[in-house]
Amino acid sequence: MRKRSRSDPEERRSHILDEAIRIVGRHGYHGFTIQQLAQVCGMTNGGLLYHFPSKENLLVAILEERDRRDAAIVPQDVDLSARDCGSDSGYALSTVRSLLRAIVARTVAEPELARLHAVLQSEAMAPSHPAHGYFERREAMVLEEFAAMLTGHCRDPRSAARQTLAMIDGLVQQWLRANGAFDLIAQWDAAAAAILPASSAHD
Amino acid sequence: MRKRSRSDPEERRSHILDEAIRIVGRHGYHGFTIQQLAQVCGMTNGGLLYHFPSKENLLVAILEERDRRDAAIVPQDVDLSARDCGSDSGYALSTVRSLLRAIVARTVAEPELARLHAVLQSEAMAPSHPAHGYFERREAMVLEEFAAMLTGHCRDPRSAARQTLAMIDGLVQQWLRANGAFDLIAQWDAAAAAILPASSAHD
Amino acid sequence: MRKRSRSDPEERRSHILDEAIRIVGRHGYHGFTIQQLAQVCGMTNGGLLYHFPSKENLLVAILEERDRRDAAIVPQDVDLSARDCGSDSGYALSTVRSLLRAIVARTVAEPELARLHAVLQSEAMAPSHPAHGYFERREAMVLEEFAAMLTGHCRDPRSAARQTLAMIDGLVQQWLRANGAFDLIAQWDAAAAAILPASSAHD
Amino acid sequence: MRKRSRSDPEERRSHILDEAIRIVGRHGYHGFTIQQLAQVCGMTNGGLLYHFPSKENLLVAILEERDRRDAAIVPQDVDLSARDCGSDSGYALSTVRSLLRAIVARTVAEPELARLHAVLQSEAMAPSHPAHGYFERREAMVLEEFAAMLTGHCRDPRSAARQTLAMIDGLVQQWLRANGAFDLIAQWDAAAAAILPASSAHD
DNA sequence: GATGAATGAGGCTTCATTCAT
DNA sequence: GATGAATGAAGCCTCATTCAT
Repeated sequence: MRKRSRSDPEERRSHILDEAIRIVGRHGYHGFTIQQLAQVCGMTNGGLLYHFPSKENLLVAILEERDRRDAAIVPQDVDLSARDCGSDSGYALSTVRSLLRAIVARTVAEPELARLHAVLQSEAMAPSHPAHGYFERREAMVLEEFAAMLTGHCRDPRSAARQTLAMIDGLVQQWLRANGAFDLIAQWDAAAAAILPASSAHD
Repeated sequence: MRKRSRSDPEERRSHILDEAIRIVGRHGYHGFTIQQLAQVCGMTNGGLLYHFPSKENLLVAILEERDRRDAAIVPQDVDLSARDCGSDSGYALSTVRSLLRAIVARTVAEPELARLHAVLQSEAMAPSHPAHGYFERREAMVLEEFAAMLTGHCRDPRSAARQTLAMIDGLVQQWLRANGAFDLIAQWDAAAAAILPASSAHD
Repeated sequence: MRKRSRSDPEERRSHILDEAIRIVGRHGYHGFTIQQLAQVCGMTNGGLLYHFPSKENLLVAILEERDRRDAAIVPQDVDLSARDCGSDSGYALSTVRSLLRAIVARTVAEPELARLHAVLQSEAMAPSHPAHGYFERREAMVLEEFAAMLTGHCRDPRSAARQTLAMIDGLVQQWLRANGAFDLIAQWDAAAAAILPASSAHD
Repeated sequence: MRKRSRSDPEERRSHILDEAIRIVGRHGYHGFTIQQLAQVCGMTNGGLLYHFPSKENLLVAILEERDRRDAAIVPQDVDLSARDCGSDSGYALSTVRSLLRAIVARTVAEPELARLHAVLQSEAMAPSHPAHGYFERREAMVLEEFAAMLTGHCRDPRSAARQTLAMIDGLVQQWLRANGAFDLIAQWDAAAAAILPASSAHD
């Protein structure tokens, strides 16, 4: 007679990832230990390693999980309607605004995910870090996407993309450090008004 | 048998701190080892600990050294002339611009210091991190100073301070991650034009 | 590659404690090393620390084990019949004699336990020693018990208790130092005849 | 211009030994460190080792110093008059009593020396201890002397010597552990009355 | 699927000792 | 005589990982 309510194999794995995101998001890859995580999950050292054969392997799984959850939130209401209006090659400014706002809002909705991202991104600056490549690719991708979005709305989309990303990242990090003590979205809205091009006449 | 003397006593300590800043700036506090640092410095594990009794103690020394070098660069050309013109209680906008530009320029002049700051700041998000308090105090201080500088130039100086700091931090981090592959100062100038209030009439 | 199983889980722990008592009894807490003990037990450093998380923790376990074994030997044949005869509040002199004799005999039966006690008791004189409190409490307790036992048989039970304990400890230490080269029990019997009050008339 | 008031070389050495006796008497040979001692003496690690080339060497010096001071106290008033009265080969009982009393009194007069003796004697039980031989020889010597003293006054002087030494050691250790909280000499007098043969008729 | 026991490597730190100055 | 700097060895402990059960 089992009384484990969490005997579902897949759910177990998911539970571990949940806790892992929380802990790694707080202490980083080098700062957390398998034992610590196992304890929080109510299992033994080796029990955890059954699900994720190595620490590095676990990190990869965490990153994948992050992407999965990330993808689940943002695009739903924005991406699909992205190209429905406006110029030939780009997005309408209002769409861009919505998208960026959604990105920022996601931080507030899922602070653990945001913390994980912030902490690992800095830690992974060192080329020897197991997540270095991941964040390298990811940043390039995001910059490209942002630039694409902004194309047609400003003279130097590449540069605008950098500034946009910088502002988002910077604000998010402050917000995380402050434990959510200020209104991140309002702050972003104010910043967006300055950074993003004013609405064009026909918008 | 190693030559025992690299002579100058103070220089030795300084040399260790130099290397420490480089290494900790790359791998973080949890990611570097005393041995690694000692090796780079051409000494043994215990030899290094003669100068800095513990790893945590070394971190404190690193932070202090960072502040020392930091103070040596920025204010020289700006802070002294800070209050010579403009309104009674604040700084002239042009002075603010110079100061912020100097802060950004410092990153380019001393990338190792900037990297150290960026990496530790993220790692220290966890309250249990030995540098947590340091960065907590430091961010509060910087935000206050920025807000003070901007007082009189915009409606919500506190908010503007956040945005300014966010932009600087965000751009610097991108620049560090990109290994200096773009012109940080130019990028900042562009951002400053958008973020900072336009020059007043009498400026 | 070593065979992984010495099977019985509890027996393993007990085996470690056995060896620990032997080694600590010989070299003291400061004089023995975890490695030394681990080697004797046929395990690695860390393997041993799996069972006893720290050196100090191991010492506590040793002390507890000592008490357990101690309790198992003495009282069986004496304590139960303690109050069956003699005065209302105390023990009969003959019972006291038996008990003390049993205590001394225990040294001969379990020299390792006695050695452990003697060595640690002296080492623990320093208040900073991790076993200081233990021996402080223990000596107070024993003195009280002895005094209680002797109450009614001599003018100053407290003083007699001190002398009795001093004689036992002194003789035991000589015997341990001499590697059991003289007859401890005979020696004690001779001493007891001098120290303890002569049998009363009605005894 | 020297302002060292303790520049006398011999006095310096003596000062170190003083502190060494105190510290080793508290923590034992294994429990103290050269650094700790040097610090208390107001010198550096290496400075101390100039006077005593090694830790073991220092221990030997400590033991020698102990003997020197020991010899300086006891015999003055007793040993010289030892053989002036009584039987042909031995000492008068009253002389024995005085001598033993003087030995005990010495503990009260110089508790640090007594502590050193007690702590090292137990620690040195292990044959590998650097002071093992010293205490082995010393105990044999004392037992012989005691037995010689008691010859003619009791049936089994060897056994009486053991008991006498045991009682002294036992009481002294209790007294040290109790930080001198009871009257050691009074306690010994009481014990002596029981242990030592009653004064013979012609005494 | 998971545990309990263990390993081997490595980490921080301490310590006695050395040696140039 | 003594210091300051450094070494090399060792000490305790942690950690990722392995494996029999």
